Amino acid sequence: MNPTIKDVAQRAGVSVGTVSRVLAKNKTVNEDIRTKVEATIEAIGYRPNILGRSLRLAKTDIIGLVVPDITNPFFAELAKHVEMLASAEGYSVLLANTHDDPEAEKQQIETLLGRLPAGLILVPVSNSLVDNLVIGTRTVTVDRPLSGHALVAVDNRQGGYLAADHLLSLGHRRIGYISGPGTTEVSSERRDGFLRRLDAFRETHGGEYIAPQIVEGHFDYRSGEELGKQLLMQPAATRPTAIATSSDQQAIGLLRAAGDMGVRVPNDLSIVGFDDIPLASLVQPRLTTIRQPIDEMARLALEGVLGSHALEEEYKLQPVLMRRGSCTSPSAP
Amino acid sequence: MNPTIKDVAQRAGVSVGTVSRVLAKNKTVNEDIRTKVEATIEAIGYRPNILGRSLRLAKTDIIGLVVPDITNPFFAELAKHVEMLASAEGYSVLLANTHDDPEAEKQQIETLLGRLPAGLILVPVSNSLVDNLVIGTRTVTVDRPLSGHALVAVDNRQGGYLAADHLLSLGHRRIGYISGPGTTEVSSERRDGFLRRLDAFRETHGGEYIAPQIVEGHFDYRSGEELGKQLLMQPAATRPTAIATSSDQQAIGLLRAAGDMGVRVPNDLSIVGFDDIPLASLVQPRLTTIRQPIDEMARLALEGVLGSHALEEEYKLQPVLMRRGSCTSPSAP
DNA sequence: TTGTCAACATGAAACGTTTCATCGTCCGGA
DNA sequence: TCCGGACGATGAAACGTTTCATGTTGACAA
Repeated sequence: MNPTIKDVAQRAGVSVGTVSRVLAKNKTVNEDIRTKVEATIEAIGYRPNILGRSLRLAKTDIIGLVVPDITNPFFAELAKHVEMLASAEGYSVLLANTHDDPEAEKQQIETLLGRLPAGLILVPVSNSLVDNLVIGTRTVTVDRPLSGHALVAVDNRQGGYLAADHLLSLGHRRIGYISGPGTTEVSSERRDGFLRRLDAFRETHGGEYIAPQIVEGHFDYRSGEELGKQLLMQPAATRPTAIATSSDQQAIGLLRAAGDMGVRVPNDLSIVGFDDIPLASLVQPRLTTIRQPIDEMARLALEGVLGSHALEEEYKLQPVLMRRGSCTSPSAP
Repeated sequence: MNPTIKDVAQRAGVSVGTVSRVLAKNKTVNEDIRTKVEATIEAIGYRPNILGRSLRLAKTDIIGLVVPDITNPFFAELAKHVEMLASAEGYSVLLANTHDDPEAEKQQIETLLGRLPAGLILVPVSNSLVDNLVIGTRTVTVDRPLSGHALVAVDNRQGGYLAADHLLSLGHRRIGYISGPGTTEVSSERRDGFLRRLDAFRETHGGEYIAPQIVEGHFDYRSGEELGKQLLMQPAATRPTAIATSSDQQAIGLLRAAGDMGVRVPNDLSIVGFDDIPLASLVQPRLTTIRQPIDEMARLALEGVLGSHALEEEYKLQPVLMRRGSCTSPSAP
């Protein structure tokens, strides 16, 4: 087996406690002894056993990351940033998928907590069963709130607001909105922000106002495609000239539906997405979308989990509108 | 702190060894005692401490998963399947990204091994510095080979072959190929298979044969877009009527380049991808591609890592051609 | 009654750390 | 010369398991 701290102590002619203090680096230890110990460590290639240390300290240097589905580009991006930052600090990331199933989430989190992680970064499912895990483990939720826990998220209302504002300012009046699942706070916030801007418009331009057409589904490609078809299969006179979505995946699905139905983007239809996943700037046309600063979110979440200061209630970040090719002014009727 | 096995023992009036045997489930232990112990476990809500157990057994129930970039849909898909299967067996997955940097890979794997994982699933980088880790940890590589380790991968040659065969049978003669980085075995195998089919065609139809135009770059979207532009900015007379790529990401980048340049797919240009990532069937038009059975690959890799039988040298899986909308016969000149 | 054996529980050691109370040594001051 | 302290090393305990050699019990045969 690998050499242990005992071997080092014996070989260097000191006690294990001393070796441990050398490793801890910061304490009072005689210079001669320190160098001798360091030399023997080098000589026999000693590597501390993390398990022993973790047992003693009753905590590990592992961070749990729980997401609905790592296949979702948004969460993949989050995972990448979390992992990069964590490994730079000497932490490792334990990954778990919940598939948006509260039961699975509970299960996953329970086994995760059994491993005594240094902290937990969690994207909770819609109606999570998990609310009592504050105790003992520093936890930060990302993107979606969970009562009693710190939340790192973009200001979704503001995001929806920006989308509506952009479409209105381009001159669109017949507007559609593809919402996420009504049960999630994220969805309703985005939609609320969107509608708030529209309401404000009605106040000032009552005459021109046309109530938006709203449909609702999941955040994924498929849902965007189906709901898109639903919105687009109207006669051109009533069909929206612009549709905003609550995720880029929906927007890309919508793009595909439009393509299938011969509706040209952006000439016949403007589209605004949400998230700014990498793919958004690669589809054809490039997607105008509301960007979430994921790198920043990952940084804040990790800082919250590892930092020593008390956790804030909420870290709200500002979304920003990315103008690309999928929006233009509506063509004259 | 949480109750320990000692608390259980004390409360149930037995020794810790007995409790341990009850937990191990399989051994000889008196029925009355077993039920009493189980009752007290239930009563005080005892959960075994994984750290203690791991230290004693000198191994954990963690599986290391090392990929170049979790943001790549192919690896995300792999991670999802690995994680699902692993957690069903009671294992957890530790995620690490290498960003295709040999140094980072070495670093990541070293810290991972320090955690004494039950096994390691590795997608090695191009010229990996890691070749001595067979010792001690069961390791399976996926997608790309690493000398001395078991490999789970699709038959890349066959994949390239299928792509070429499909394009030829549609009637294409002026064919382009976007290869992955020449340094990777995966790339060269796919290209070899592709060219082998073309050579076979030359044998039989010498007169019609036109040498393929081959360009080479990374596997990502951006590369596909750039190389695509390069191939397409020729006069229509010499420009390929069909292009095969070595990844779906390249193909999607190519799709975008074609769109930008007014080249219609599939009318003016047929495209074949490789991998069949979820997105492939959502772009416009849907991508004809060579499918890798990722779920199967994840299953085999995990089985190899956790199974007790000796590891095979190689597990080769068969790719399959997915016919979708991005290919058709070339239009008359 | 005694001896043997099976069945099963027990206690202690071991895994590799960290930490804390203790102890030795050395130096300066009285 | 002796004492008090400072400095720093030591040894042992503790973290929560598993396992193994040992011990205890009871039943049954002789």
